[in-house]
Formats: sequence, C-alpha cells, structure tokens
Amino acid sequence: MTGTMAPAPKKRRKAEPEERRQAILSAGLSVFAADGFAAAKLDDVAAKAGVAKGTIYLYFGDKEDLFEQIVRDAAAPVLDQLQGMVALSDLPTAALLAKIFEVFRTQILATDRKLVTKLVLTEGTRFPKIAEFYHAEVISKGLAIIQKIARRAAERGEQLPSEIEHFPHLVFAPMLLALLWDGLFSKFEPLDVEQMLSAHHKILTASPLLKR
Amino acid sequence: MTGTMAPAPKKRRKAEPEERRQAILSAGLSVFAADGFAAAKLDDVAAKAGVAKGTIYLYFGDKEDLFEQIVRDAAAPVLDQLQGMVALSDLPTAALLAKIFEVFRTQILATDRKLVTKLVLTEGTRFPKIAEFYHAEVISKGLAIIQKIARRAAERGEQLPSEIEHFPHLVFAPMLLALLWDGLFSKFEPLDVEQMLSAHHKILTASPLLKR
DNA sequence: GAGATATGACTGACCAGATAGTCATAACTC
DNA sequence: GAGTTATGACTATCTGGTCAGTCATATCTC
Repeated sequence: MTGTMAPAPKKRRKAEPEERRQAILSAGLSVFAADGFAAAKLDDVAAKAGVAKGTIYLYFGDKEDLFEQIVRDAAAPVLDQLQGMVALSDLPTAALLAKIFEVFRTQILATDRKLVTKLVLTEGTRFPKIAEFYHAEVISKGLAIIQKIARRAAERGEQLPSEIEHFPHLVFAPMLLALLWDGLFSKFEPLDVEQMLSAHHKILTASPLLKR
Repeated sequence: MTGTMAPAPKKRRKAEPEERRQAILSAGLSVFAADGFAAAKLDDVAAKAGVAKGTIYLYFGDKEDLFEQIVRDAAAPVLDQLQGMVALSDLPTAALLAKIFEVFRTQILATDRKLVTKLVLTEGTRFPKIAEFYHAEVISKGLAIIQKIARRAAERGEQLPSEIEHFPHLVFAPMLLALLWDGLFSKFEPLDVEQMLSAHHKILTASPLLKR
C-alpha cells in the first residue's frame, strides 16, 4: 500500500506472517473437509496449524471468513491448471482431451485440491458467495475451455460430438463423479478412475457425428 | 408388515403413529437438506413436523438415528423406480435410456427424492453406514441395471458404446451433475437438464462402436 | 554494544449463547 | 382411572469468539 520502498523482508517475530496464514489455511482445509463447516472446530484448526485459537482471529474475521479464504486461496492454483490446458491448444482434439483428464487425475484428484472442490460441492449451497465465486472463477472458465475445444474440433473436422459445444458439462460430469465416489463409495466398490476416463475419452472421440 | 388383517384404519390418539413418524421424517429431510446434519436443529424439525421435541425421541433414538432412517426410508421409493425401469426391458435400448432419463427428471430431480440423494452425497462421508447402505441399495443396483442394458444391447447389436458395460457410471454421471448443479450454480447459470440429457442420449446412442 | 524501554504478535482461560437430549407432568384413550 | 403417549422446561455440554496479559524482538539511550 504505502511503503513502496520496503525491499527487505527481514525475518519478523516468530514466523513469517504469510507462513502462519498458510498454515492456518491448510489446517482449516483439512479440518473443514473432514468434518464439514458446521462441525469443524476452530480449536482443531488451531491445534493442527500449531497456533493458539486467538491467532486465527488475527488473520481472519471469523469462521466463515476463514472458510471463504480457504476456497478463494485454493482457486488460484486450479485456475493455473486450467490456463495450462488452453496453452496446449494446438494439439489434436483427442490428445487435448486426454491431457485434461490426466491433469484432473494427477493435479486435482491426487492432491488436496480435490478437498476444495468437494467442500464447494458439499457446503456451497449454504454459502452462496462461495458458490458464485467458484462458479465464476473455476466452473465457467473450465466449461468455456471445453467449449472452445469443441468449436475448434468442429472447424478442423475432428471427432467430437457436436452436442459438447452446447453442453461441455458432459465432458466434466465423469470427473465430478470420480471426485464424489472417492471417499464415499470407493471403500465398498473401488473405481478405476483412469480406466473410466479412458472409456469416456473413447466414447467422446469415437463419435461419428462430425467425420472428417 | 405383520398386521395383515387390519382393514379399519380408525382414528387413533391424535394421529396415527405412523403418520407422526412420517411427519417427522419428512420435516427432518427438509431441515437436514437445508442446513446440513450438524447445523440442523431438532427444534426446527419438531416445529416443522408439528410435534414437541420430546416426541422425536419417542420415535427415534437420537439425531443420527433420525438421519439414518430418513435416508433408509426414502431409499425404498427410489428402488421402486429402479424396478420400474427393468420392467421396461423389452424396449429398444435407446428408448430404455430415454425412459431412465425421464424418470430421473420427473421422479427424482423434480421431487423431494433429490434431497435425499444430495444429503447422501454431502454428508455421506461422515456417515459410513449411510454411504454403505445407499451404495448397496441404490447405487450398485442402478449400475447393475445399466450394465444389464448394455449387455443386452451388445447381444442385440443395438447402438451403445461397449465401454458402458464396464463403466455404467458414465451413463449416470450427467444426472449427478444435474443434481448438484441445481441449487448450487443454477442461480448463476441455469442448466437445461432435459436438453443436456437429450444431448447425452444422442452421444451414447450414436456411437459407431457396435453397429447393427 | 549493553542495558533499558517499547512494541505488537501471540496466547489461552474465559464467557455467552446455543442445542442435544431428559424427564416430571399433562393430556388423552379406552 | 390405568395405562399410554405427548409436552416443553430444564440441564449439561460444547464451542465461537474475546481480551488481558506475556514475551520475543526491535528500537532507543548512553
């Protein structure tokens, strides 16, 4: 803001403030994801973050504010992933789709990012601000990317059902299912996500609707 | 169940016990769905059901027991729907799929049943018993039906990607998405479920993999 | 540069409000 | 009026949020 000339980030008191913030965010994510917003205890968050409960209130307004910042903070990396996808856009459509599925598996499903998405899905209804933010920053952008791919495939005459252009949701739906299946039903019936997405890929790219 | 000879449903005390039970279950469903398990207040459930809080404890052990019974109780009708689907199994595959999508839209998405499914999805992780029950009684049976349809289509040589036989999940995924979209993002970007499912149907039945 | 003083990030015991579950009493049925 | 069902005031507990006090570090004084 004001001190534009402050170049030396010399070590502060105990820990770098940003480090503490991150510690609290990260602890909050895992506690909220495990217990749900309402049942999550700030004492647990504090313990997991290695700070006193009062410290949380130095960085965040209240429990809900912490929740919002957890989601907002985690959305940036997801966006980077999405950006990365578009960057590959001169690949053939089929390869592009494969890449998207792979990024989903390795960068979301296999990491803490899946917790954020799950949180949005499970708690979003009660936090319209969060839902709106996530829709605007992640969902709609993701859908737009697929739509772009679909349009380009049509131009190039590559295989992809023309319906995808109007309902890019259909490309994402199985990823959503994979996300929810994990931890809910996977204990009783494991789901081979890689194979499922591969099957999905085949169905999408084998469509005869737009032959070259 | 037992009293097979009870024809006269003469008026009991204030209300038939089963009626009260149902009133509590129904009130519980809407309150749990609106607030989530942890934040749902039994006072609210009682008020909505038109009974005193203590009455709830005459019919249910505790809050968690009420939750479980809500889900179990609502699963039966869902099963009936599923059974109804199999009954139609001499229709052509494409018609069968269309019927399934229609049943989903009119009998689940448009009714309180959608609340149950949502509850399972959003709270299931914290209630393994519920998740297991729902998987065994609804999910796995639903998947089995699709699988059966897929196998039959293969035999008959009707259009349907062979991948569906191994991953019937892919047929359901868009319905799951529709369920979650509703109330989460629909406010910001409405989703025409009927059209989306119709597009999905087209993609599935237009596959060239198994031509007649 | 050593001791004195100031700062504010951090702590955690505490409090107020909320709510799951109980139970003595009331109402109702037969 | 005996037995059964319903009530809602009450209790015990739990947890979000507060704030007076602590102490590591920075700054000042000589």
